[in-house]
Amino acid sequence: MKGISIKDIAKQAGVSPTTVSFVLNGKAKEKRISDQVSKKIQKIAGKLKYKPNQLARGLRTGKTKTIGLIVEDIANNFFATLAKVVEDEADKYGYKVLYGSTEDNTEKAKGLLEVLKYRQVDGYIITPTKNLDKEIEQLQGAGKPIVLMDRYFPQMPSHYVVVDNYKGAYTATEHLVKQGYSKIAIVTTTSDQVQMKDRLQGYNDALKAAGITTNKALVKKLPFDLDREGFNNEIKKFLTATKGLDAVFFATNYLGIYGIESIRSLGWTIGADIGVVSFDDHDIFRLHSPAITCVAQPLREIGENLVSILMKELNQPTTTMQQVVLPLELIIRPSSLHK
Amino acid sequence: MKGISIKDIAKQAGVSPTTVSFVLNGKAKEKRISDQVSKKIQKIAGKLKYKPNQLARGLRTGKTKTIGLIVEDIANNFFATLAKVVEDEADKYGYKVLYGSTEDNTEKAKGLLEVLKYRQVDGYIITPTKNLDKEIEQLQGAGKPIVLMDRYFPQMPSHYVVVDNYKGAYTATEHLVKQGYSKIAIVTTTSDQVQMKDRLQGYNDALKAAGITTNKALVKKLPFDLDREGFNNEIKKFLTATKGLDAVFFATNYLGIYGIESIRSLGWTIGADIGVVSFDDHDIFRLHSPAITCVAQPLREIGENLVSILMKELNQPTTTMQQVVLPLELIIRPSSLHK
DNA sequence: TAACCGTACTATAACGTTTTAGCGGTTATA
DNA sequence: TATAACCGCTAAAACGTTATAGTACGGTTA
Repeated sequence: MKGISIKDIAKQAGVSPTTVSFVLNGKAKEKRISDQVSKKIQKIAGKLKYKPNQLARGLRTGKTKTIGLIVEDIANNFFATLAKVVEDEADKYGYKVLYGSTEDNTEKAKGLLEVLKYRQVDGYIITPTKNLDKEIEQLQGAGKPIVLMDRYFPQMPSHYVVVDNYKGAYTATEHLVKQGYSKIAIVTTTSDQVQMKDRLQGYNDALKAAGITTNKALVKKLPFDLDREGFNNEIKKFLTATKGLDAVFFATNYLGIYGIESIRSLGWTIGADIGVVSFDDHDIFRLHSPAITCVAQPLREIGENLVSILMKELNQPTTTMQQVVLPLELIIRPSSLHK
Repeated sequence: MKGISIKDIAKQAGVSPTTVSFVLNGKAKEKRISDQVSKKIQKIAGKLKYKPNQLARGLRTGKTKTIGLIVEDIANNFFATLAKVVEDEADKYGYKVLYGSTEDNTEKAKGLLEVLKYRQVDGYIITPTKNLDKEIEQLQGAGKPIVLMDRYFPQMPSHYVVVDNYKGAYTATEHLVKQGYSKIAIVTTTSDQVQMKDRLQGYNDALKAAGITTNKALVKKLPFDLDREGFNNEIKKFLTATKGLDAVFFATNYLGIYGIESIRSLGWTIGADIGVVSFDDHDIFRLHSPAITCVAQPLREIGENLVSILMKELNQPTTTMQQVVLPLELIIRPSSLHK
């Protein structure tokens, strides 16, 4: 049940394995293999449906044509869609993807890096967790191309593709203000990672620019590791505890989803009783009644950038870090229009 | 920048690579390596953080500790969630996952099988496309364990994990009947794969059992490759063309999602004007107002079964095919209650 | 005619591991 | 006293590639 190897072809063609390797790697000209022999080898390889054993090739060349994709949660719509784009794009270059979810847990992330490392992946696309900078730096030091996504470490040089979180949050908040909402809360995560900081900053600055004084009581930070019940309870508690609240900005898509659920179970009317905007788009937001206003990430563009940067680095490593910040799109829907 | 190899350890310990290999593979006793040497090797390996090169190991043993996961669309909630479960479960056995999406396109699926094959994955979890049986049989013949999911080929023996589509559809339809709906349509796919046939059969049989005559005009089959516009247009056309329609059963989650969108754009009230049940659960169904009744698949259970069957076959191949049919759960929500 | 050159290949080593066969020495068995 | 068995370990081959160095041979140059 073994596959066809280069030796089988060599035997049938009456040449050495070396010659076969040269021909099949397109080095026939360079290595002065005659057209005759070259053609013959091609033909036999075709007939036998020869496919090089990637393990052997990887062992010899050190290149596995595999990239490691580390996301927060592959079951999450945002990351799943991204995984699809990455799969598609990588395929164009002949690369395959090994994936893993961190659950935003640094230990899990370290474990994933470790596994991918000794599986010799050529490069990484990583949604980093909190304290992963040391490990990432080490990997970079070892010459492995890494492109970060969704977030990055401001103090550490790296390639990354992110969105303009600050501007997105600013635009979303500004939109609420323009619609006449004035006591606007934000529900975000306890994470102190850059993308969440930027979103909070955008929210704050938009309020200030509108002459609205910011208020710590309107900022709710929730930990990552609650279950559905936990999120709903916390959000309900927060929303009801805050007098005069008339709008809320959810800083991630899952918070938005829990938020909607919470608001509805309170019996409030989205739009009229409380304006709602969420970060990230989602089928749910589009189909909900009323549909939910959001700042959407350009998923395909993110994926394309990630892979293209990685491929560039794989082929000719540079010293300059490629850092892409993509714009977000405010998609206005009824959830923020009925003040 | 090379990693630590068995040779490095051997050198430091003053023994041969063979001895190191024996010790590190837990064969110290069996190969009569002294405790002294054994301990020393362990210690050095630990200190150097030795991790075996999986490529080399794979080349030698023929086992890559990698499984190939072929789904219809990794961006789809159902498959993404499943991918997560598979990742989790496989990890417990030390396996990693290479994934790929077929888009339900047989040619893409064949390509994926090909790639995974020459990447020497040890086993496969596959959501098969229409004419993939030949390729799958061939792979089985080559001794590669394969577990099918979501659907299977009735005429071809194989391991599989599916849900009881017939009963699920039957229960859903029966539920609508009991709620007083009587002119019940089904929107399904043109696919003639077994899972869709079973669902249609369940729908038909439930109607017959209730003494309702079935009617071809109430069955709408849509192709897979429409875009969002296309689905919405087709569904709207169908729903409006059918006089007296009072309920509809959507046979997949994406059809359910498009269905909701279509019904709403027609201005109809879900529940009162038209009862709705969908196959598969989804956050959208839970959060929609009114929330949508559905038959939910036990995702974790499916994933666990898939991986555990695969692992069993990987360790000791049997000749008996393991075929698991899991029950579906009817989750009753307001969309089917207001006749 | 010896030195050199170009052509068309090939032998060999190496990547890091696992596995098989075996080695030199001591001890037990017939 | 010959030999079989055991002990603790190692040499070498193999997995399928690719890269380096080299070879044999005919032709050209000086």
